[in-house]
Amino acid sequence: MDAPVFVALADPLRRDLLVNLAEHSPKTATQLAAEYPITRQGILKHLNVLEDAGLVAVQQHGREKRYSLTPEPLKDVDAWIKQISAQWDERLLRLKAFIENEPADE
Amino acid sequence: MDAPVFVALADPLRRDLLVNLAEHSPKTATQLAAEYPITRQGILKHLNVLEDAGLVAVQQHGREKRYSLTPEPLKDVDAWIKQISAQWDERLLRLKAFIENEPADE
DNA sequence: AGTTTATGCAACTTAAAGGTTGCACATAGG
DNA sequence: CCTATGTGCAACCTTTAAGTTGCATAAACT
Repeated sequence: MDAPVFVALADPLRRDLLVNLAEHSPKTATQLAAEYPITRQGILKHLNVLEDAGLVAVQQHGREKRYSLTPEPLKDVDAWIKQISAQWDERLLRLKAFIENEPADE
Repeated sequence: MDAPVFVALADPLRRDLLVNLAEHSPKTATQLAAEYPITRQGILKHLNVLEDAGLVAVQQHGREKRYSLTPEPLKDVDAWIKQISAQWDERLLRLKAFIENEPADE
């Protein structure tokens, strides 16, 4: 399972950046820095983490770099959640069946 | 949006613990430590993070503490993903509509 | 040409995360 | 009772993450 997307989502500022970009892509690091209480370099580090996870893509436009949301990797997270949920549900069913067949004694 | 569950999922060992518990709950920290290359105390720290996120529950049994999966908080993650995806999709639709009405010039 | 304004690189500080060790305490079992 | 085994607490080490500052470079604009 692809790790970097989970790491990317762990930080609240990065999640906020994703929501922001979902609504207002594309934006430059400088524009984003103006909206947040941290410096452009700080924003840039977060954007790099997001880019490594494939959650944003960059597009050069003259001298500026515009960042846009690319939400595909979120599917990996969704798939992981579905997998573990399914595993759990199946387990519960087996447990239930077991209990119903074997009238417990403790 | 509930932060601790995102943090909990960021670590690969913690994700592995969840999968493990999905299949083999409940287990004690000592049992788990035997299956992983780290110490019981290390496992315990991860279990505490998972517990803070509401992803595992503990049940005392004599002198031992048994950890079980409680996957409900994963719904929050799922909801967050769905929300941002919906936001993005709607945005794309608006953009598409805009382009189709306004034959571009750059 | 000269001045803005945006990005790029890199060093540095601080705080937190992951993991260890050591020991104290409690309970199960001969 | 005594011993083995499981848990609890806390200090400690090391690495990484988050954020900053400073300066260099490159492209727009007048």
